[in-house]
Parts: sequence; C-alpha cells; structure tokens
Amino acid sequence: MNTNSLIEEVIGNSKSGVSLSRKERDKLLRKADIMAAAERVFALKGYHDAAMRDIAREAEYATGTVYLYFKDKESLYFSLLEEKMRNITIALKERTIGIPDAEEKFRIFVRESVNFFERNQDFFRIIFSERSKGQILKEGKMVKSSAMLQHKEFVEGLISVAQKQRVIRSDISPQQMGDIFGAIFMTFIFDWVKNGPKNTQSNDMADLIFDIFLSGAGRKK
Amino acid sequence: MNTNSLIEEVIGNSKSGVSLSRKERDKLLRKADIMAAAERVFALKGYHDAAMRDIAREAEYATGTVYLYFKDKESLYFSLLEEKMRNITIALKERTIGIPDAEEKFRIFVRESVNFFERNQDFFRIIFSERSKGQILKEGKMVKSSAMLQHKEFVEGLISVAQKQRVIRSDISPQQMGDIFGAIFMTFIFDWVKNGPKNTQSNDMADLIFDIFLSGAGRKK
Amino acid sequence: MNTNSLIEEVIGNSKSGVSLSRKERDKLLRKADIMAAAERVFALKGYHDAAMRDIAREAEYATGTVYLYFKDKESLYFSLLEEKMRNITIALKERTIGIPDAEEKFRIFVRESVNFFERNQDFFRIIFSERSKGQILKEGKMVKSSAMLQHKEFVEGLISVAQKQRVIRSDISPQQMGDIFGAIFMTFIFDWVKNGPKNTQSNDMADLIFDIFLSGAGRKK
Amino acid sequence: MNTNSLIEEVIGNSKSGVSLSRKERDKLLRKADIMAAAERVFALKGYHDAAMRDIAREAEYATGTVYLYFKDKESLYFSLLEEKMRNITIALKERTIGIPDAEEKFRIFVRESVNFFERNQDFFRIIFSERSKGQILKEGKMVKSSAMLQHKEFVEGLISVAQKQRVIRSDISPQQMGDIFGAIFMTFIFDWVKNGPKNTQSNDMADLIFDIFLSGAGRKK
DNA sequence: CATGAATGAGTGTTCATTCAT
DNA sequence: GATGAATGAACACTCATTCAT
Repeated sequence: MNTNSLIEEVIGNSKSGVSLSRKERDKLLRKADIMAAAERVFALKGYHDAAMRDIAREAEYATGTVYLYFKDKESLYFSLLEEKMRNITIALKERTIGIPDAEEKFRIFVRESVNFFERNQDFFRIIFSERSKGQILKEGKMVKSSAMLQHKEFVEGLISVAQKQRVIRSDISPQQMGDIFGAIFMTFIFDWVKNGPKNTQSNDMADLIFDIFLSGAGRKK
Repeated sequence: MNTNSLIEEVIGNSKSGVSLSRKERDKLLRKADIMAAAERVFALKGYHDAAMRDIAREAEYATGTVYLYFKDKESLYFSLLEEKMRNITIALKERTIGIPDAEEKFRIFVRESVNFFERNQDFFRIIFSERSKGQILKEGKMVKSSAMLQHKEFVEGLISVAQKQRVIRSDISPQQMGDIFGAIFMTFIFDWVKNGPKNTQSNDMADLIFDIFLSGAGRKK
Repeated sequence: MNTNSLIEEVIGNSKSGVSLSRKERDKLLRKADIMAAAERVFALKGYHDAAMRDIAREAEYATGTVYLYFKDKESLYFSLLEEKMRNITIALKERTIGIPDAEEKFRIFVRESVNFFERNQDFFRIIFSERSKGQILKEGKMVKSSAMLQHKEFVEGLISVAQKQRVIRSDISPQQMGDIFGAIFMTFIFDWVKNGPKNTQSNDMADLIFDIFLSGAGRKK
Repeated sequence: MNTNSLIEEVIGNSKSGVSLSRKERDKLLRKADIMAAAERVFALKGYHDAAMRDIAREAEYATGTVYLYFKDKESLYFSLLEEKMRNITIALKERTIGIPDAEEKFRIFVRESVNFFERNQDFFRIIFSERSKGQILKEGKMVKSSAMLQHKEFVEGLISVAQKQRVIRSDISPQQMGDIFGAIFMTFIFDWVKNGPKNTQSNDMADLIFDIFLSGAGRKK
C-alpha cells in the first residue's frame, strides 16, 4: 500500500470506518494539491529560491490561498518532508513485517526503498538539494522531523536485529550503520536521478546496493 | 605540502620560475583574505544567509571591494570551493605518488583525506550545508567545478588501478565506485563534524572507513 | 431612554406607528449584532488592527455576512460612530429638555454625558484610539458624520442659550466653545478610561468638569 | 533658538565646540531629509496609510535607503515625534527660564507654544491623527517617548509652581491640570490648523487660550 | 584602488473584499 | 440570505550589486 496517505484519508479509510465530510475532504485534497506543487517547485529551485508565489502559481491558486493551508513557507516545506517520510516508512514497514530472517528482511527493505524512490524523484531532489538531514531550517525553529526520526528508528531496528543475527558487523553502532547504508543508497539513487535508469531492473539495482553494503567494494577472494 | 595554493603563487613558484609584480601579488593576497573570510561566514550561516556585507566585514574590507575581486556572490562561493578542492587534490597526489601497491596507496589516500578534513572543518560545514555536489547554484550558471572534476578523476584513477590489481571489484565503474567511497567517507566526516571526534585517532578512523569500504558492513565469516 | 435606537426601531416605534416586517426586523437585529461585535473588536485593537474576520467571528457570523450589512470596513466603522452618537444626542436631549435655566441645563447635560460614557467605555476607547474627530478615514471618502453634526449642534445650542443668558462669555463662538468644552470633558474621560474611576461619584466628576469649564483653572479670588 | 536640533548639530554647535566630520554631517543631513519627508507623509496619510515607499519617494530616496537611517517604520515615526518634542521643550525652556512670576511665566509659555505650532503644522497634524499620547504603537514595543515625558514634566512643573503661588487652583493634580491645559490648547490649534488663522495675531490667540484656561468659559461677573 | 551609501527588485505575509455554493 | 474559500493588491523589509567620490 503506497498511496499518498492524504489522498487515502480523502478517499475514505475503510479500516477506520471514518468518512470525512465533503468539506474536510476538499480541504485535504487542496492541501495535497499544494503540497504536490510545492514538491515540484522545491525540487526545481531549492528551498530558498522557491517563492511562495511560484508554488501558488504551480498549484494554480492565488498566493494567499497557500496560507490558508500552511502557516508559512517553512511549515509547508516541513509538512512536505513529513508527509513523504511518513509514507515511505509506513510502506516499508508493511512490506517487511513478518519476515524473520534479517538478511532477507533487509534485502526486501532495500528493494522497496528503491521502488519508492523510483516513484518520487522530485522528493529526492529536494532531499539532495537542501541541508535537511532530519532537521531543517532556521536555528530557533529547527524541529526534529518526527517522520524522519521514525524512519531512522525503523532502519536502525532492522540493522540492530541483523547485528544480533550476526549478519551485520557489530563494531559500529546501528545509528552509524544506518547512515552508511543511507549514504550508499543515496549514491545510487542520485546517480539514477541524474543519469536516468541504467538498463537494469530496479530489483537488480537494489540487490547491488545490498551487496555493496554487506560485502563492500573489495574483490571477493 | 598543504599551504594555500594562492599564497604559494604569491610567494613565487620556483618551479615555474615566474614571479609576480607587487601589484599582482597584493591582489592575490587580498583575494585570499576575502576567501578565508567567506569560508568562515559561509560555514557559519550557509550560502543564502551569508550576506556579502558580512563577508566583507569579516575580511575587513568594504562591501564594494569584494566585487573588485569576485564578480558576484556565486563566483566567490564557487572560487572558494575550487580553491579548496584544488588544494586537497594537490596534497593527496603528493602523498600518494610513487606508491605501487594499490591497496596501500588507497589506504594512504584515505588517511590523508581524513587528515585534510581535520584541518578544514569550516570548508566541510559548507559542503554539508549546501546543495553543492560538484555542481552548484542557479540553473543557467551551473558550472562543473574543474577542481572538483580533477579530484574526481584522481580518485577514479586510484580506483581504476585498484580494480586492475584486483583489489576492488570490477563490476562497478570507477566513477560510481568513487561516489560510493565518497558517500561512506562523508558519512564519517559528517558524524565527526556534528558530534565531535570520537576518542579514536584520525588514522584509526581512516582505517575503519577503508575497511568498511573494502569489506562492507557484513560480518566477516 | 437609553436603549439602542436600532433595537428600538426593531421592537417597533409606537410613536411613529410604523411596524416592520419580520425580515426587516431580522435584518436590523443582525446589523445591531454586528455593530456590537465591531464595537468590542475596534475598542480592543483599533481600526487598522481589527480584521473583518475578527469582527465577523465575534458576531458569530461568517466574514461575507458582514458585507451583506455593511458596504465595507469603513462603512461599518462609520455606522458604529453614527449609531452611538445618535444615541448619545437623543438621550441628552431627553434629559435636558424643558429645563429653562441655562446653567442648570448645562449642568444636567454634563452629568448625563458622564453617565453615558460610564456605560460605553468601549466606544470611547475607539474614539480615543483613532484619528476620528467627527470626520474619518481616507481622504476621498471623508464624510461628515451627520450624528456627529447633530450632537455638535445640540451642544452649540446649549451654549448659545447660555451665552444669551449671560452664563457663558460671548467673545468666543458657540462652535469653538463647544470644542473647548469637549476637550476638557474628554480629558477627564480619557483619564478615567485609562486609570480607572477615581473614588469620586460620577456626578462629582461631572460637577468638577462643569466647574473647570465655567470657572477655569485659576484660583478663585 | 528654534532651529531643528539635527540641523543645528550639523552646522556645528559652538557651545560644545565639537564639529562633525563631513561624513557624519552628511549622514545627519540625510536623516533630517528623511524625517522631514516622513513628517509630510505621516501628516497627510496617518501612520498606517503612509507606506515606507511613499516616504522614501517624498524624500527622493529609494526605499532601502530609508532603512539605512531608521531600523523600521515604527522607529522612524518614533524618532520624528521625539525630535520634534525635544525641540519644542528646549525652545520653551529657553524662553521661560528666569521668569519668577508664575502667571507671567505661564503666559509666555503659552505664547511660545502657539508660536512653535505656527511653524510646525504638519507635526501637529500627525499628533492629531494618531493615537499617540506620549506612547505609541504596538503593544509589545510600546515605549514611552522620553521627549514627550520631558515636555509633560516641564509643563507640570510650571503648573506646580503656579499652584504654589496660588495662581492655579490646587484641587486638581498638576498632571491632570496639564492635560486640561493641553486639551484647551489643542482645541485652538486644531481649529487653526483646520480653518486657517483667524485675523488675530498669534499672541492674541495665546492670550485668549491663557484666559480661558485660567478664568474658564463662564462670564466674568 | 577602495569605499560604503544608494539602489530597487524581490520576498514572505496579511487582509479587505468577492462570489460560487 | 449565509457562507468561508479564494483572491491578489499591498506592505515592510532585505540584500546583491553599482558607482560617485
């Protein structure tokens, strides 16, 4: 299940049995519109050079309208990151739940991650172009993104289990291991975003990332 | 040899036998002053929040003076990156030249890289805080940094040789291998910049980076 | 009789024998609601900082609804002043009618004025906080308030009679005399609004105002 | 001595023996230019409707230039009031110093006040059109104008002495007496600003204000 | 050459007003 | 009639860049 969670709420979530009034539904849809526009504009120009006016225009709304849905620019940006990260984490959890073998679980995790990124290039352009590393923006207002943190925790959990199962070396903390994996992963994604997909399948790329992460660049003897 | 290459030019480069007029020397010195100031200010505030006035003041010049040496803000920023990358590459080449064994050569390369970063934290704060990835800034003006390219080529050369000597696997291009190494390397540096040095020696950190890169995160069997 | 004259109209004015349709009655009631809300909000924030949305919300209507009853913000503000001034003048006339002695009449007038202000602090907070001096707002649209004028005329009438009865000096026009009285009066009211009531009765304050106006600040010999 | 104190500083103050550098002189002159322009624009439009652009244009500067001399709109406005009030108070003190008889002193004070206002109509239009009563603007930043306070103290001092010399009645505090005088005074000034000067001399008007204040509106018996 | 005052385009944000529902 | 989402003009303020001195 990978659909945008806002949209999902809008369509009506059968699990919760809750259905929103037309008004609330419209409001969420409009919010989603604006976030989608913001995603494109931020991806193209970066946070600083993206003017609220640009975003509004891209969303085909007037400037002021954006402020009906987001307190300010920062909050729009932040919501965007939150929303996307939440979706990623939820999707990844769903796909990896119930797999007992740590190595297999991790392999699936990598595949699904690649999968997700395949469909969210703009978002990753944003991630690449800003300083954001789970925390963003002006000193004072800097807030840890809870979705970012949850994603981090999820990955570190996977690694931790893999360490216990002796799949991953234990001389490095799960946190740092997570960062290393993220860095390798991003390298491939970045290459892919820039140069277009190689002629490999996305699963092949995932498996390569997995292999590099686990076995390193050294020649196997 | 780690001295600033601008300064070096100023003092007079015995190899080239060229010596500069006083005027030219002064000009280069002033340029270096400004770049040093810019490095500090960019590191502290990031590209967008660093005002040209701040930089000028930090350099103890008037605002306009900066524009005598750099066309605009972007060009100052770019020159800074260039300059630093040039220094890194030169230093690394000097330290690794003449080592025949690819593995040993690469190990030294990693150690010296860590070394360099230890002494140039400000520069890496800049690298981390901006979108820069060997290419920077506004669409139209985006220029490949030649120093960045040279550094890239140097690293890829090292890798290429290592691949030929069967130290590094060959199923991935030197380019991508270089990126992967860079990503792992940066992960450690980033951690170090943010959380301060661990109680390990910088050579130990270098060796760990080297090990992770070559052998991966997987538990050695 | 101090009731709001709008309400009065609504309830039906027995004198005129006219009774309004339900619709008209409702309309006037709603208008009165909004004006009451506006009075509170303007008093609290001042003209410029009071947003139409604030007023609408205070009145428990939607923003747009306010515009069904008032052309624009200015007109709402203006109507408010008009309405209040009309009430004041009507009340004062009722209280002073039929008193032949000019001095006595004026004394009652002052007492009733103080009385009125005691019950309409919000209104006077508005008067004090804005430029309004019987004329308000943007150049082009500046309109003489007819209620303001009527109040003025009423006061000037009182003064004129007092001048004829040789209670008030005649070397100054009733108009300017009225302004002087108003200024002294407002000084006391302003003090009262800002610092809270002194421990004097409102009639005592009225008598002091009256005394100062008539006899001046000079020590009586 | 009634010249603008900024200008005065610029010309060089013989008393202090201090002379400013050309730069400092220019800076003060420009500041004075902007304040003069602001005075005109504020007088015409009031604080809220006067845009910084308008003021800049009136001063024949670019928008940003104004911000070189004043931190923000509020500060420009405030400086203006301060400056003017300081000048008034200084001038009045100079003119009334050394007069022992309280009544005579007060009479001179009134005359000089009228005099000053004759030459500063714009300033008084500002005073009339804004809420300012010695304190201005947004809650948080509201600052007591020290010049306003000094003027107040000066007037209250005059009154206090007059009370001791039994020229002014003592049943009302000097503070409130000062307000009453101010109100009467302003009434005449306001009339004069609006309707133009009567055919009386300004000294005659001053004497009338003085008389009304001391003897009241009542007919002398 | 060096200066730093001046510029003015550009930004985020607000809010009176409109109008489709 | 009532609504409140949408509008977009307008504002205060910043800052890279220029240029007269």
